[in-house]
Amino acid sequence: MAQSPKVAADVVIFTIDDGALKALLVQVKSGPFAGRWAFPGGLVPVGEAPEATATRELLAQTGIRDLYLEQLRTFGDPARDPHTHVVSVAFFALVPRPGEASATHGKYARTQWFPVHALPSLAYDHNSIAAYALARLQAKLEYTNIVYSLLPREFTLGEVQEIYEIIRGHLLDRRNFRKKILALGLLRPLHRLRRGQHRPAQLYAFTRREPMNIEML
Amino acid sequence: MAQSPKVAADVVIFTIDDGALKALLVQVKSGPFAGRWAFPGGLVPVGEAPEATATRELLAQTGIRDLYLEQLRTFGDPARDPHTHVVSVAFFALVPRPGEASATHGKYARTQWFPVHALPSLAYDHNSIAAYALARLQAKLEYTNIVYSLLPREFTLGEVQEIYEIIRGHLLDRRNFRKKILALGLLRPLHRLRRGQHRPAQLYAFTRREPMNIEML
DNA sequence: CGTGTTAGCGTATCAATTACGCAAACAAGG
DNA sequence: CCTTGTTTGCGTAATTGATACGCTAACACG
Repeated sequence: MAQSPKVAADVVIFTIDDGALKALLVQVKSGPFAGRWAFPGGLVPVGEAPEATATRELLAQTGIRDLYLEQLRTFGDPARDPHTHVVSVAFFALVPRPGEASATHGKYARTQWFPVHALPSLAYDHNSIAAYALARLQAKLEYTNIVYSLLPREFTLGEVQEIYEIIRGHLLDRRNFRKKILALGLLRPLHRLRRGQHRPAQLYAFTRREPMNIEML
Repeated sequence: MAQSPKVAADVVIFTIDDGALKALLVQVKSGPFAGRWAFPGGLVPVGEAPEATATRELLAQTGIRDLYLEQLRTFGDPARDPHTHVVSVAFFALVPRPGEASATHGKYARTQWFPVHALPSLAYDHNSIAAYALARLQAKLEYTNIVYSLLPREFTLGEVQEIYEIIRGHLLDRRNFRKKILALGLLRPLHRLRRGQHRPAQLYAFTRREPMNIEML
């Protein structure tokens, strides 16, 4: 029986922070890529599904608990890890806020959120994985309701639109965006307003916080 | 160091045959699923990319060479194989014709094309994989040009439409379909006609036989 | 030379998207 | 106070795209 490669689970986790799309990286402590940044993850042990590994490692390395998680793609090029052949099942995750991603455990030194458009040179093939994940995020924003996983419980229409603008990379007409997002029937107006410097904005919440297909194109 | 699961590559390969969408299955020779049907595939050895394993096993087990191949998804539930934990990287493939898929090698007894809507009870979790692959095929038909990989070099508009009707599962208006597919600019009319029982049909060829995004919805 | 069937072309209607005008509600500053 | 700047909220006209469907042409077959 031929020997099999090892299996890893890595997570590309995005959030919106300070008007930019950011991804969480951890600094590798040891091995050929010591000191370089990489996505959090770890080896999949026998008896555990890769999804479970992803969730477990994310909690251990960053303290992040509740998130949207889906499989992204598997990267299996033998040369992606110079040490041994490791097949990585990559995941794609979203959280509403950066949160306290500062826990330091295991073989990782520290964690930090980086703007997606200014990522450093990453360990392994993680720059390729980052590009793939960004494309997936942009695509799914258009035909699913995943934006809910980037928003807190209560939010304004302006905040929803800002997320679309940041991820798509261009501005949208406010009035048309309002019509589209409301026509989907996914938002429920609350009886409260968000007060700021200017005219107060109606607060909304999602009627259903679970993945489903829509049409936002 | 914890032990890692084994890695396999399995291929869901579709074709259009006799007015139906069909998938290729091989009969398992040994193991707990001996006698059951499954998708062709095999274990990924160290040093080989899962894509390469998929291509190699497909050639060995079925003789199929030129095809459209893309990664589908990875199935890693520890219970999917009762013998040991095997993480399967599933692939999605398309060929224009059933071809001579009759070679018998290795641990598989024989191969056969089955209508997708009448698949038997498959080994492992391959029925789940089949459902996932079908959904992917239906989705990609609408927003990519993969239909080219199900067609021979020369074809009529009626043949293109038939593929869309079979995979989508309902009939389309011939005149509107013609307008849409021609408006994409992917087809080049040839200087030949296909002659049959009725009015001869213009033959077309694709200007580019490579994956790209379109809008057929 | 009529009949059945597929191929090919065009137009009218309906739905969806986009562009954009305008008023309301605040904070801040004079 | 009252003006200014900015964000919110509502509505409509113009444009584009999708859909429904009528009609003719070109064959094989009897």
